[in-house]
Amino acid sequence: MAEQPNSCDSVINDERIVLLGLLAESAARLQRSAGEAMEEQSGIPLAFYEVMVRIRRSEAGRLTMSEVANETVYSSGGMTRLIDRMVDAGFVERVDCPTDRRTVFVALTDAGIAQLEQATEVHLDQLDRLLSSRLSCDERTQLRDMLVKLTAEADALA
Amino acid sequence: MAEQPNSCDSVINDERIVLLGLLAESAARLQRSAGEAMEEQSGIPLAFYEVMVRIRRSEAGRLTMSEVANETVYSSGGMTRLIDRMVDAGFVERVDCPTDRRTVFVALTDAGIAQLEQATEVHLDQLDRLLSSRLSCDERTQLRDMLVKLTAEADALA
DNA sequence: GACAAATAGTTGCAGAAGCAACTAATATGA
DNA sequence: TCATATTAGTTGCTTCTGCAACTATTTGTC
Repeated sequence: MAEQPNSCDSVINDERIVLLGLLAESAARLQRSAGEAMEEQSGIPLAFYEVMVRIRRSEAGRLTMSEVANETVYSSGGMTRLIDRMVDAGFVERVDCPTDRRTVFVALTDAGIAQLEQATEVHLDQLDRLLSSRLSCDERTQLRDMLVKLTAEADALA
Repeated sequence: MAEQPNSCDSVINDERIVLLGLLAESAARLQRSAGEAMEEQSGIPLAFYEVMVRIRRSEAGRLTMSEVANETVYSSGGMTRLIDRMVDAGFVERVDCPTDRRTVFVALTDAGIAQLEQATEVHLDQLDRLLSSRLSCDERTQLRDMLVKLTAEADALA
């Protein structure tokens, strides 16, 4: 049983704690909204899309399992299964690495590329409503820069 | 099979898409780091902590199931089970609402309050390493303000 | 060269979360 | 007032995900 309900300067209202909660909340809400829209309009899960984007951005047009997992913050086991599903759906394929037989590359199929392009169009509209309508261009740049710093830190301490 | 590996001005490098990915990534990494530390040092999952914080911050020292679920971006079913576990662990208790027999309040137990306070201490140290070491006080304030705007938007469109 | 250590990925298993169907209670309104 | 719609929460089921154990390959060391 709780008494002394709350006090506004309590330690749980500490700026840092609020910030972490807010970061989690906004990421979750945004992903939920964007994910629902993508699923509806393009028929693919946002998780698929994020993987395809990372591969597409890569120099060689392919990434190793570890690389995709790391970039999208998945465990290796989780990524194995996610890629399984994407292979089943026909969006990506596994490609053996010729120089290291432990490594497996993941590359987009033609269908995957097409899907990615179609989904991106719709996605951008959605993001305009979710991001651009609330944050100015400058703010978005600032936000991005701060998140990059944060992520670098989390990376280093991981 | 992918060709034309990437091009730096491609649409998938659009500022908005990058931003969403970054938001997801930084939230995930931060929660992972902070969650591991909390589990290790305080023995409780970060999800428990987040729920306890919301209840503690509330005016009345208690929230309905819906309120907790909404604030932490859970489904109602998911929250039912999360609270089940927290009740089992002895941190919270369900309290019937006297005026509406459909609603169920969730309140902290004494053990929950103690746990929350202990965990908060350790948590703050961790957050200093994860947040404060990389972002200045001003930046953190800016970040918070932008996330608030974003969340308000996601809310409205949900 | 051979054995130990490290690395890449996959698999079994279990826990956590969402959806949809359900129960129960309250609000609406004809 | 009684039927209907809405709201709050829980439960069954399925999917997703992480952890730990495992296999296979490569690297390092003696």
